[in-house]
Amino acid sequence: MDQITIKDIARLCGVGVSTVSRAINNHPDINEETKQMILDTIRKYNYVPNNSARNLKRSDSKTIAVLIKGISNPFFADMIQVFEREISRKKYSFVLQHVEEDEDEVDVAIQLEKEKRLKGIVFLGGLSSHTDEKMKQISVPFVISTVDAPSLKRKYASVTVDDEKESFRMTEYLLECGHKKIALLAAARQDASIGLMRVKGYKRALEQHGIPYDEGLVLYTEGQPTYSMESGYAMAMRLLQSGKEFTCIYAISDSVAVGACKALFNAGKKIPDDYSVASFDGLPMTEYYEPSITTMRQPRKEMAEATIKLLFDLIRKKPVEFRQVYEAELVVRQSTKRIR
Amino acid sequence: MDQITIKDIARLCGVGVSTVSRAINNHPDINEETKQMILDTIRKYNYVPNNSARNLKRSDSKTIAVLIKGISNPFFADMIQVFEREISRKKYSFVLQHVEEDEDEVDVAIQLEKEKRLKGIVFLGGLSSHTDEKMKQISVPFVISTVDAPSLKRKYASVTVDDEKESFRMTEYLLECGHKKIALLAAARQDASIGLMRVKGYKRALEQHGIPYDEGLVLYTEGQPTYSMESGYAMAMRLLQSGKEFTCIYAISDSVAVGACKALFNAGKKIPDDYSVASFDGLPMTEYYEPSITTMRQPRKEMAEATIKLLFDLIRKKPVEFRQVYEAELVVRQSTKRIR
DNA sequence: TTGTATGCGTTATCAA
DNA sequence: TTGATAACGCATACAA
Repeated sequence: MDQITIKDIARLCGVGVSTVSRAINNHPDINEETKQMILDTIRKYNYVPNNSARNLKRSDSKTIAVLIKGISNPFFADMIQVFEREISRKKYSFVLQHVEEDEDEVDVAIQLEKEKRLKGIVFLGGLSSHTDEKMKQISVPFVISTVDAPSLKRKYASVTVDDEKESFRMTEYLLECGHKKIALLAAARQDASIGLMRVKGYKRALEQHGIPYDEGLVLYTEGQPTYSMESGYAMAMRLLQSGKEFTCIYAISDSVAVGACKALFNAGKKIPDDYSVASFDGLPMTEYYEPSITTMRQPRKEMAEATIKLLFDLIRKKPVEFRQVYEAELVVRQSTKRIR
Repeated sequence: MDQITIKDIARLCGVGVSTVSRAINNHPDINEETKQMILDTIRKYNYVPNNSARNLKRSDSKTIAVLIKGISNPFFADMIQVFEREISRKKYSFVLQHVEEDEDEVDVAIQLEKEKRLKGIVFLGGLSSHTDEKMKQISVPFVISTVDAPSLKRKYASVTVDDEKESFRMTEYLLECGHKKIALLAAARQDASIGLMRVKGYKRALEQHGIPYDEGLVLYTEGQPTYSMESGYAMAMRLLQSGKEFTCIYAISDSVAVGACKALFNAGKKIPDDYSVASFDGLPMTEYYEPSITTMRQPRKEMAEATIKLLFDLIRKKPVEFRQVYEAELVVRQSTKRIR
């Protein structure tokens, strides 16, 4: 007998399947003794209920799915823990669903919603392009966390920082330090999501401070994965080799900054004496790097908590602030200094 | 109509459900025209088959699950990609299942196996304690990847490095550099898995080189998460404050080393001039840190490939080498130097 | 408090 | 090439 089912247990216990079901699901209307007896034989025979059958039968389920594109992105690391904690605190179960690079997260959401009878969905990462028509097929509440794509603006519930504004602030800080030639190490050229927003903030700050925008100082990822140390290293190398003058590097993300720092070091440069370096996101590694890196810290844990709170408010049909924008924190550290 | 089912599609098309099923599943015995017609209405009505029902009905399924404990561990980042690629290359589908910290991965495996009719399982991380009896309940082939717990030895299919041996090699290298007082920043004191193995290798190397083992030079994580930068920082601080003499720090993992480096820097020390620092695993960050960190690189991608190959050989009942041990590579970088 | 019977949405068998 | 129909394993309404 390969698969042991609820029927087998019922037979072994000499009871009906519904009684076994009651024992499994902690129903109140069951005799305590028979319940124990059933639970014992279940343990004895290592019976494990088939989840597909349960999901199929059940109409509700109290489970929340978190869909992540780029699951090994360190940015998500501590957020996942918060999701896990907050969701189980609400007595819901938590499904972490990895979305492959070439997969459409909305398709995954639609499928998973039916399969697991989800009560709510969190989207983390990805989701830069999508059609409204598809989004409409998701029939449970969902929250977009941490992704600030302009196309999503004001349409769906979300918890983000204002990437454009915070990037503006960072650039402004660097300008106030006296830097006039700030190289920007960006994401891919065709990026339409946070990568683009951060570039925009950079440009606007330059403009507002009367610094002409110099295309030669803006580098885009070519070949390497975006937001990687590898890519930061390569871009900084290209920058150095271009002969372009600059006094500061502003990297679009922390990993990129780390890669860029290493390129500078390998070229015999000092940070911040020869060049200042700043970045965006505020991952732990920026604190432990030497020199520690000035960065724009996103309040990841608070945002994760707010995401879950927003999602549950949506589920419970409470009035909500649909689009929540958090402030990032400019963390000034050793990698930047005033010049002139 | 909330949930649209295969019956609805059948009715809409004026055909039987089995014909719709045939269209969905690319069965050969169906008229091409009716198939197209069905597919069109499916698209039109955004019908998505319910996976729970499919899983319930199907007996086979060609899917492999990878169970990960500690999904945001950077060690797994590129391995996940390899799993994804290799599994889909074999025309199997890939399920990445996150296992929560306090969850038993074997329980998860047993459940998932039934739910999704798995063909095979990969265990990544965790799995340090378990009972044979439970493992026996897993009735499909599985491979333990990257975890080298002594209790698992020679029992189950696995792909690992020999943590004890490689830790021995690293320690021996440091000894050959002239270091006699090598501080070890370890995992938790009660660790019985790779943490313990690496400590053992360290001890054996000392012994073999006639260096007395000094308990005061071995620090264990207290409070912080193991294998974290935070923990490395705290341990190095404790070490410095203890007043113990040492010339070298050997950290049990790369993150710990990074944390330790920062503690040294904050104390005004130079690396490697004042202290050498070495670590284990060979993550990308060791290459980008300044100074770059000497480490014992595990061939993660090769191991991930080997894991999948082994799993499929098991599935296809080919003769296999049950326990595959890979060599780590000593990568000497800037953080260590010869002394005396 | 318990058991029987029905159906959840599919796939697969079989007969047409 | 098609369509009824019987499972898949479980939860639950209802009867007992």
